[in-house]
Amino acid sequence: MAETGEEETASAEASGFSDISDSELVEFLDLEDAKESAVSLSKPGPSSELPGKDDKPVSLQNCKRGLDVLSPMDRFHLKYLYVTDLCTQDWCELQMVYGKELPGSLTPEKAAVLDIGASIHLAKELELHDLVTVPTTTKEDAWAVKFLNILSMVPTLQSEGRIREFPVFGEVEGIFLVGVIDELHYTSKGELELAELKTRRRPVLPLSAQKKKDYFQVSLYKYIFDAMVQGKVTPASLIHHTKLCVDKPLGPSVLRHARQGGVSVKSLGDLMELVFLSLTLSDLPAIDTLKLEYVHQETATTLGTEIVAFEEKEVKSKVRHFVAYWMGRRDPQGVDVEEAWKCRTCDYVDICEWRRSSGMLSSLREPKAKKLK
DNA sequence: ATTGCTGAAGGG
Repeated sequence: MAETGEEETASAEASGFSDISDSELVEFLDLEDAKESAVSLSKPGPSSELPGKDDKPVSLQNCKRGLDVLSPMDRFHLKYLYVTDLCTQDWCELQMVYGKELPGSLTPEKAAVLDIGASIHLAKELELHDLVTVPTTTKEDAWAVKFLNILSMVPTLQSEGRIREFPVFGEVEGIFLVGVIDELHYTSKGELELAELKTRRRPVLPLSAQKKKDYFQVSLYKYIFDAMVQGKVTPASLIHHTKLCVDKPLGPSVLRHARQGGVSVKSLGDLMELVFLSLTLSDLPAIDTLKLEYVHQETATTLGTEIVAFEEKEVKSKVRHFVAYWMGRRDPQGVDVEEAWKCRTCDYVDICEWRRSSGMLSSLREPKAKKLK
């Protein structure tokens, strides 16, 4: 039966980053001489003739000068981050940065593993509800669909006890985060549990570095979800961070979808108020338990289940450290020497500056530092 | 456009 489980199909490509490859290249080049301030054109050869653009040297120069002072948030034209941005940053900050600068550079092998994981998640979602495609053109439309999803999911959670792919958003330590909770359900004891499924290519439990990242992910979800149901994520804060235009008319397909869902709203502003009321007046509790489940992709065997303790102070200080990079208060860091094994599977190992400087050198000087148990 | 822009997560 067609219980509501909506999802918009935004025409995302048109507004993606694909059309600003020129400036991306400039930004990338600039990374290398970012610390020596006030160099105008330190790369005599290539920079004076970037891909077929000898027509705007002035903007290039402005760009390069500005980059020294622009924060990564500004450089990447971001107003908010995804929860998973901070999680990949937790794995290796520099790898995350390279990933932002050179999008779509995953090896096909990795992409395939991710695709399988995504399809398993999709299959589980479809067990709970159908998907409806709602075409959207503006970001206001896309957010409206997200809000309509919340409006239908909150009562579903309260009546049926289980929902999947619940959108969350809110400010943490000065940065606005957006994410999606894999699953929320009430346990037999009546506790609200967050369940995060992690599928794995090989039938073994993850190393602790991976687990740490997963703990961080679900902890962030709880932090944001709790803030939402406690009324700490206000429409004003949302508007401030996302720069959504609450008065911009919603697209026809979104309006039709809202009407079919029994929601009559004129504007995005109305919708946001409705969401705020739904979140705060539906008797939603804070999340009681955080559960991670590791499952083998091929055989669907459960490899292990972990209950994560929520450590608010640790989560916040970790976010604060990561946000310092995004706000431009510090340079990005690579992994510590003892985690250099991560570089073995990194797509950016050949261009990584970190390996040439600081951390990695000490491992070359001290190769005898083998593990003494 | 002398400018603006975002499905999030996907696994290691």
